[in-house]
Amino acid sequence: MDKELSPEVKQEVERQLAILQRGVAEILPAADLEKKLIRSVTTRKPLKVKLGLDPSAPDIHLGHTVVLNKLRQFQDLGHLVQLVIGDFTGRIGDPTGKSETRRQLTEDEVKENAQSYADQLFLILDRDQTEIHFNSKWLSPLDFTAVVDLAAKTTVARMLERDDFSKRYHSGQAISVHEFFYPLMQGYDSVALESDVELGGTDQTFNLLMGRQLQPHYGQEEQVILTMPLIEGLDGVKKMSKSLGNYIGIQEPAAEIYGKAMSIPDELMVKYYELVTNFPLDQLAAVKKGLAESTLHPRDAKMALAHRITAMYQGNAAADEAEAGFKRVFQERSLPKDIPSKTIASTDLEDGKIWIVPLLAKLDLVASNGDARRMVKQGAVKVAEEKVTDVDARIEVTEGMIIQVGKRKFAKVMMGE
RNA sequence: GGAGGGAUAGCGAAGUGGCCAAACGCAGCAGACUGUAAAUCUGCCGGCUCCGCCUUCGUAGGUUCGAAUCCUACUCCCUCCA
Repeated sequence: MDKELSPEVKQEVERQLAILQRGVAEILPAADLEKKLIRSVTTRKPLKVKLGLDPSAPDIHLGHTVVLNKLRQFQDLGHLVQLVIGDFTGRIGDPTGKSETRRQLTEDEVKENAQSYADQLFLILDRDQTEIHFNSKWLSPLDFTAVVDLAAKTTVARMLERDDFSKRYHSGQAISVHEFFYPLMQGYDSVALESDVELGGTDQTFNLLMGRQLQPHYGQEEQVILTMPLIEGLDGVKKMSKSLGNYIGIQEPAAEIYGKAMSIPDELMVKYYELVTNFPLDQLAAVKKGLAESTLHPRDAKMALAHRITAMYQGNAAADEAEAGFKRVFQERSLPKDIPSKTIASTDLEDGKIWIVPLLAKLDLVASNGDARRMVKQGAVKVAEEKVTDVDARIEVTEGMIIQVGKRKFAKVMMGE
């Protein structure tokens, strides 16, 4: 660091750097971030920190929060966040999705999705330090001349550096020309907004760098790239994503968030602590040590993690309740507090009895009658705390009777007409 | 414009006339165990009125006692050459 700097500035920059470096995968290049921070601190001008969002999938899950938490840290340090809704990009189609022709979103849909995004994002971000932009604003007006001009700023060889492209190229798979435009468009967003920093997952590195490459051509200083690790989903292997169904949505019920968090593999706990919570780093070191030396029970560490995550999005009280429910069901093996009620029509009964197989189906506890048979055969079914293993069993149902399939599915029977 | 390859259950991938409701892997579900919905092990994993029957192997026809497997047309995808 420059020695002409006042100790105050120096100290402040160091403080900010320490916070911003937490959990990041890469800062490209690290020296530039420091340089920008020094300038920001001395001139008291916030950095403009950009994040691009896909307008078609407005359900935020923990995977997204890795990046969002980092943005929040920038805000806490006084910086400005620029969210870019990729409505233009979304209108053209999908870059890698081959067969799935993505339907064009209408203007209204884009607006609606953006609103839904905002509602969720501001659970994490500070509204007052956030700008929302739509990239169609500057991408739509570009004419072909401008596009060619933009395309001339990079080369095919450079494009083929992208892992995805080079793999497909060498294995003889198709790459459509327009796919080259996605990184360019994203890069141009940075030009349009004069971004100082752009965030993204490590899988976005190439696209992020494109902005850095383009900015000097438009007389701007290059943005700094900050990539965050991708977080594995519940299976512990693949990255968390909605389409893989291995995600924890931040708007899910507390019990779901808590339970799902409890189902992550042990090995992932520390990473989750680091990336999806604001757990203090020095305390995290203690947790790590405790786990390594077996002085801390992994289950307890995970429960604390699950509680923390739940509390972040559903509040402390809800987290307490979720935890209590979890203990009740899984540690004490007793019934949960809230069991969904389902109605059984009296016309389905014969002498007050009903065959177990359709009963389970009617209660939505199984996918099909075949599934019901399987569950019964496997000893997964309990009626009023009694295990039922006879597929032909006739059950005498009574109002308020509890039926259970497996460990997690319950229903309370209500009698209807 | 020409040549070739391919479309199989949620996904990936075998099968190329009967032993195919279709191997195997992943995902999913259940049981046991435990430290939790971790890990591990075991089982299940198209539908039904389930020792039997029905509908599935891109779509529509056809050959055959019998087809995911052979033929015809169509649709879609991919590669190579120009």
